[in-house]
Amino acid sequence: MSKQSGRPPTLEDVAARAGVSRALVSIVIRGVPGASEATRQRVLETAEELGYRPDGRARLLAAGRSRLIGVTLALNNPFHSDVTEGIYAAAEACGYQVVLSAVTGRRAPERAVETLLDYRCEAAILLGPLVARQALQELAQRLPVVVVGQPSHAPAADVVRVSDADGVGLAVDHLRCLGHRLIAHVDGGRSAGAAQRRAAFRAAHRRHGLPGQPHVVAGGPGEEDGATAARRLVSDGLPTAVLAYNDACAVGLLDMFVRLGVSVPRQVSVVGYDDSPVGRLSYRRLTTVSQDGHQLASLAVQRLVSRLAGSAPAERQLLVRPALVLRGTTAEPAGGRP
Amino acid sequence: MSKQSGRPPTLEDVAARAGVSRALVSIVIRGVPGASEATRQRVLETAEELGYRPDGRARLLAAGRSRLIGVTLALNNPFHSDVTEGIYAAAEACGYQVVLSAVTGRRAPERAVETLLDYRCEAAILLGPLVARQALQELAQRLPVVVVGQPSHAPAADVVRVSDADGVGLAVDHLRCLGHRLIAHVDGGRSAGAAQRRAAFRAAHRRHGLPGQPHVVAGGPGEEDGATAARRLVSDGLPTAVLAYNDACAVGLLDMFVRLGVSVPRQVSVVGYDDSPVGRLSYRRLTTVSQDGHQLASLAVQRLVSRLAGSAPAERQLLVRPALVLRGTTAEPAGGRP
DNA sequence: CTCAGCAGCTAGAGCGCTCTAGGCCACTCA
DNA sequence: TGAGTGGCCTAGAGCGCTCTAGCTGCTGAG
Repeated sequence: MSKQSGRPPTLEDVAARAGVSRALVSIVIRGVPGASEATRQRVLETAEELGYRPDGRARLLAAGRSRLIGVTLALNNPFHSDVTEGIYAAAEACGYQVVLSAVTGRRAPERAVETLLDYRCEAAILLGPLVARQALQELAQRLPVVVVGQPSHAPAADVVRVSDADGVGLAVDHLRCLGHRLIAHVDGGRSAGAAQRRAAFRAAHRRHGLPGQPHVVAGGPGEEDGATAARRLVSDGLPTAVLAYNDACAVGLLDMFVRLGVSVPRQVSVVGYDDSPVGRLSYRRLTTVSQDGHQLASLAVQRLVSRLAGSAPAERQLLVRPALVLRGTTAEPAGGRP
Repeated sequence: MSKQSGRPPTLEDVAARAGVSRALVSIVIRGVPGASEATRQRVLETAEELGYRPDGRARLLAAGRSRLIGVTLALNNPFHSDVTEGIYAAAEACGYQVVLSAVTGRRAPERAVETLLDYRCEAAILLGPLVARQALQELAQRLPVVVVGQPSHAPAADVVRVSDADGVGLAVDHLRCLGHRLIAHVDGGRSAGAAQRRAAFRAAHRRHGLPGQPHVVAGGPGEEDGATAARRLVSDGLPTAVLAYNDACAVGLLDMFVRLGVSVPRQVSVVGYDDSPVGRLSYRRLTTVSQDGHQLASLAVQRLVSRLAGSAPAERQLLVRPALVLRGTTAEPAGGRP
């Protein structure tokens, strides 16, 4: 790759130097049939020599399609990172490029989506906080949209997510198996999927015929929320097990329990949700429900690609079965199995 | 914004409907002078009516420049998230767009940089793990590059970062003021900037005339590394204060100390570096050295813009003074001030 | 010998924009 | 009266690609 003095080399430059037409270079670069092996070699060598890289913009513009999949995500969210990594891999395997658009405190989801539209993405995957129902529906009517990891409120959008009923069910079954009967749920408040998990918890509670009303404690999506819930649980009387909305929340619970002198899992078992890195640390070893981000990503991309090809199923929702990852924060309740 | 049946509307469509030329619509949309107020209004209304959005790609292609700033970053890194948020704001204020390219376990920095090149970014900000020295130098010769938050090994690249000497100095001064004399540093191993902070710690140790050799413990950039170091410190004998490589590492120390029954700050004071959200949690209240991500971002963007304008200073390194954020993990040593 | 068939190549028309050069029409001023 | 001025607008040539249509020259069948 030799350094160019001026602007980057174009197809034209390569064509001139190799003594062929622009079109032929294009054919070679794209790797489509229509050139002899000899010419192909020669063109490729010339391109290499000039340090040629196709101009994405021009390419997309000319091709009339962008082969671009847009992704909105919250930075600094382990689950999103995981899914995004999977999207990169899956998209590239299908010949698509990925363009990221971050949602932050100062950058609303609407703004993030607009950026994707400006790039003329052919399809979008939404991970982060969602735009309003109406806007989402409009977006989904323009291009194929998959919402990952949370239910969507727009009928035109696809959804790929882990079944909360299954995930929560798995966790509660596990705790019941160990002998727990006093199980509390620290919920996610108004976070994505929190309502579903809450409902799933109530259903599991009923299904197992546990005593009393399902014990749902106000929580939230962050460590702080978990910590607050832990304080409340300790002062109001501990259950024997707690199922948290997500891993961050569970970690907050865990860390606060430690500080309050509550022993996990001896006095109380804790189960998280997400299988994120913070829970995997050696000194936490959080038992958790795993959502396979790579699998979700790959399914989302597949779904988009088939929508673009017009061959997608009518069913919009794709539910994936989660797995329970058993680690060190669950055990039989203190008094042994009743 | 009315829904289009087919492809998105173009300048041409707006022009036809408004009864003016394409060029004039372009003028209005770009907001440059050259149209009467009346026409401007009419065109704007028509554009709105059709739901017109300029095609970024075509725009950039035609303009001959992209007004694009590329950013490579590690997802799920609080410092990077913070800086990225700042970059969005600063870039948009200067009329630049931002394109993100993630570096992940499966996506090497080289790949991330290539993507930026394909987008024909005019300049790049590198946050994540860096490409090799040679590649970085080549990149920086092609376009203005700013490395944020860590020293770069390529003479052609700009660097914007917090002065490690100042940051570490601030932390050690604070501990000395409280009366600490046995201060250890849990380092970052081979992480970005770790060597600088290590050296700064040794220098501060010398400057304060502290007894013995500077006590540097092998650490790393994550919680796990901090936790491991904590175990070692406890078994080898505690200092009265520890300065960690970064907040994640400090949090690992903190959480392991709690689990080992070591009281912070009563038995040992802990200082972090980065001021990331995990340290701000109410039950940790980590004293830390703050790198103002937004400020770094804004300086980086400014530097790029002036490089592009050909008016940048010859000095490539821009050192920012950090601040010490006093919270709850530092106090006088157990025996009081000696 | 003719002619279809085909591999290998090229010309040229876009894709949706920007931007330069220039046209047209008051209006002003010598 | 006519040249000059300035505001508003348009034509048209790209930007770097892709892609269709068509043009070669070489086979091999009829």
